[in-house]
Amino acid sequence: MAKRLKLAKENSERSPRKRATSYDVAELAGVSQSAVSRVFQDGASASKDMRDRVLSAANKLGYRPNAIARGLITQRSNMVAVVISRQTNLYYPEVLVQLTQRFSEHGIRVLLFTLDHERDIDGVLEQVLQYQVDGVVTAAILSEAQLETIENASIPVIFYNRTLPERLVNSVRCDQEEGERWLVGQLVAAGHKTFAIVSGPEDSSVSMERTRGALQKLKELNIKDVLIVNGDYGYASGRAAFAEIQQKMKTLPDAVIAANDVMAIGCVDEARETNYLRVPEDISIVGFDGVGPARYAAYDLSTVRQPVGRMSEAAVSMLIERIENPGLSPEKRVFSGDRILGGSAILADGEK
Amino acid sequence: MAKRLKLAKENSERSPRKRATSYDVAELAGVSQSAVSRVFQDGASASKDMRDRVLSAANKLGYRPNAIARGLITQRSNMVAVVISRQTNLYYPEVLVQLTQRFSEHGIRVLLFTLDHERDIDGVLEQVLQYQVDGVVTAAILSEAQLETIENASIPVIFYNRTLPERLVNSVRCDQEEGERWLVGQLVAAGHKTFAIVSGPEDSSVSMERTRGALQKLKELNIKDVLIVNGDYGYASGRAAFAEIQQKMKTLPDAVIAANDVMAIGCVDEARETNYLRVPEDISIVGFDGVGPARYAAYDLSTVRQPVGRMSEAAVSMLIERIENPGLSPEKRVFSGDRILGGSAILADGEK
DNA sequence: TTGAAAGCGTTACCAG
DNA sequence: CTGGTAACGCTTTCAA
Repeated sequence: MAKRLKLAKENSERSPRKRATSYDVAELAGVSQSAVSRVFQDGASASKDMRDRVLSAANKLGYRPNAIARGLITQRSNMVAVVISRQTNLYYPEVLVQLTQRFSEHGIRVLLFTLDHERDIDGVLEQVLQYQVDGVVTAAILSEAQLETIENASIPVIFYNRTLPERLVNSVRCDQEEGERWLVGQLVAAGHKTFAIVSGPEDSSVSMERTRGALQKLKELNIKDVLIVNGDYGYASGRAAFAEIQQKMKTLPDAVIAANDVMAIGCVDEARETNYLRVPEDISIVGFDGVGPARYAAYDLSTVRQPVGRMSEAAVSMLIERIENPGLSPEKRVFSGDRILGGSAILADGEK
Repeated sequence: MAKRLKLAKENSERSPRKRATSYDVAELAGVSQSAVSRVFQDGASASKDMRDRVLSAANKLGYRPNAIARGLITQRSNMVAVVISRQTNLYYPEVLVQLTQRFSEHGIRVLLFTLDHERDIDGVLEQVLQYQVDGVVTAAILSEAQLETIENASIPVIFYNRTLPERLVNSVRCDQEEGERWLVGQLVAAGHKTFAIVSGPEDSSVSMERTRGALQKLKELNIKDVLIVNGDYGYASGRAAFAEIQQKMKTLPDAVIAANDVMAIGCVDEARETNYLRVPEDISIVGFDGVGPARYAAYDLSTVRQPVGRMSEAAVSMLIERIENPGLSPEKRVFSGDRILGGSAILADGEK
């Protein structure tokens, strides 16, 4: 130890750059290094006298416990990985902020990983594992093999708006299908007879679920010949999709169901601007998500809002539970979306 | 070492939960631990034979180098902190995605910190320091003392859209004032004579700069009696601000200058919906940012777009340079915004 | 090319 | 309550 102390001393004198360690503090305070460590812990057993000396020494040196070193010995990094695809964030930025803030209330930091596309996850997962995160929240889907890899490392995972069929996983999601089914039901009940659907990116499972939900309900209600055109969640693709619908159908549909709000807005604009249609008088358009712009007066979308607040709270508490209690069995929490009757579509309930 | 090996062996047999370490791999491959370490590095000096044995052993055990431990010894965590305020992310989500992706291209992970308000930064900074990040990008302002603290820890900092007056710091920003001055100049040249300004949150330095820029230019052009009403960057506050303007001024101004696009959109909606005004025929409205909704056909804002791509690229490369070369002198990079002539305002250049 | 051993800065366990 | 010492999992000399 004598050697270490000497070294530390030299360093602190020579270069102010080196961050102070607990040894430096110990020396200055005239106590042992373990004492310093204890002072900076919760259930510390330290006399008032020592505590004071340590604290003042630490203050003088600008000492802060090294969270990395702590993580190494405690086997807890107090970091979780949050994996989101570009789409998730751009069209729903609140998710990330909410997750980060709630985790931080529990003393947990967020290591962020973004994917251009969901399929890019392989490399990212490797990184996640190297950083010894205590848990993972993923808004991208994992393959069986990937899930196994991460479970072998005994890192709990929460799927955000994804779920693996036939697999015991933890997930928090908004019931996309239920939401779409409600929208379709409302539209049909209000008298709409012909439909077109604007789907989202193919690698988005959320978009798939929404489209499937809408199609199922339409089928149940005996509505056929539904045109499906592809979009990418973006505004321009919404406009293009509407143009495509118009081109492919002899007469315009009574209603257009877009896989998200942004594309629904694109459809509204294209309908109005290029075709001089009135929304909802000439055509009804619905979206999904409940993002900010959906409430702008020019659009006032009928849509289903994902309860982001409750969902992120659920994700955070589920993950923390599983970090602290690794044996916990998997749980899926499904939230219903909030139903919003806007002015962009004539819905049955809106007519009352 | 014999003891360690034995321990490792026991662990790997007893509990599959324990992550494999380089010792485990070394034992299985029949080589030394240092050899394993070398194989997983860049300029490794290892024979083909050994490399193969190590790699296959590692594969069998699902071994991955522990980035935390590596960081401890190398004094490089390969993590940077990104500090953003809630506002930054909600109204400009691209910033975060861009930063994260560009950093990740350089093998650097982003540890995310979000602030409800810029003044909450104290606690956050403490966390940042504990996590031994290699650098910081902050979209929140720091006090002198805070900056000193972080510089004492010799952690390079890049200010994103902030700058400390009278202080040598690294910063990347969009020239808010220049942008506003251009907008005002255009409006005046097009014949607008009376103005109102909708400012953003008081704790947002960006909003302050924009308001100041607009006011200065108006003053230079001899335009007086400019009404300033307060907003919070949100849509609803834009609507409320417009209502307030109407209430406080005898006759409506020729033009409204909003501190960001979202509030400008709120103004447009309030003008149209509540007051049956035509935009821009009856009143011109301009924003700032160039966010997605600004381009929606219903609004088509005249605005100044922040070049997020170039700005985040600049921030990333500046930070990496300073991590790798701590002696580098401070640099400020100021980008001009892209000028967008939209349909929400009658501008001089738009009339040509 | 390879292996042994010394750290990195902490916590955890054990005597005193 | 306190101090000494052994990990945590890795990189990095330094010999062989």
